[in-house]
Amino acid sequence: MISEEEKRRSERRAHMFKALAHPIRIYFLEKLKEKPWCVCELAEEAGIPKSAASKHLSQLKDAGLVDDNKTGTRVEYRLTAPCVLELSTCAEGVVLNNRRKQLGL
Amino acid sequence: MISEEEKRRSERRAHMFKALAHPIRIYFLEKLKEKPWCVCELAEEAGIPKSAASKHLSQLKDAGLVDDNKTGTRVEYRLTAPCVLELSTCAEGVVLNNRRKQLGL
DNA sequence: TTATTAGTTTCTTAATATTGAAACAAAGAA
DNA sequence: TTCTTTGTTTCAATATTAAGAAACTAATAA
Repeated sequence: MISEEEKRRSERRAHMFKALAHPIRIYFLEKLKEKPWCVCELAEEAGIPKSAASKHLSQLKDAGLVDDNKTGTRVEYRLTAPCVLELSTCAEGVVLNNRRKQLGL
Repeated sequence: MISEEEKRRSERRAHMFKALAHPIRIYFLEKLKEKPWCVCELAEEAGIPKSAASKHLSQLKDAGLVDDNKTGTRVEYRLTAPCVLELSTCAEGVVLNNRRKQLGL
């Protein structure tokens, strides 16, 4: 039977992955690999209202994947977790393998 | 502006992370690191009905993270993506760093 | 002061995911 | 065949997420 400690551990990790479970948020992280961007630039690039962009970014921040830096009215977001790059690469590998398999090896 | 190709790429990756975005599924993957387990064993361990366990496992399979092997009435699931171990380790690192920061440095 | 620009938060609606129970299918065992 | 075990699927109810619009805050420019 699962222990309370294991339960909490799984919840913590799932919470981080939840932050990665949206195409817009993945796209933002990819952009942030290049350099820091502000909310309005990311919103513009993704073609979504800035309110939505702000909410996605705050989810990423809450998960510890990005951090923000305010200068005047402008808020710049930057990548904090270096392993996110590996995560994404691993993800692509899994996805490709899976497609290959589903298309009948 | 985001291209159609980038859009599809983000969607593919997000789909994989969505499979990781649930505590039960994280727990299942952790268990499967040890050795293959069948649906009823995992359901029992997690304390959930087998119908729910089956659905979670099929999501993991759909994402290419696990594979199944039927012998008689028993269906054994096993881990397919080796990098999942790294994913999980990275996740824990991010989570810990984040907690430390949120608790005031 | 009065705009303007950049972000965040709130509100309501719409879309997705998760749940347990029950129905169903398939493989053995009695 | 009939019972039992193991899994999957369907269904209806709930819960969670995401969406855009609008209100609001804060900093700066005119």
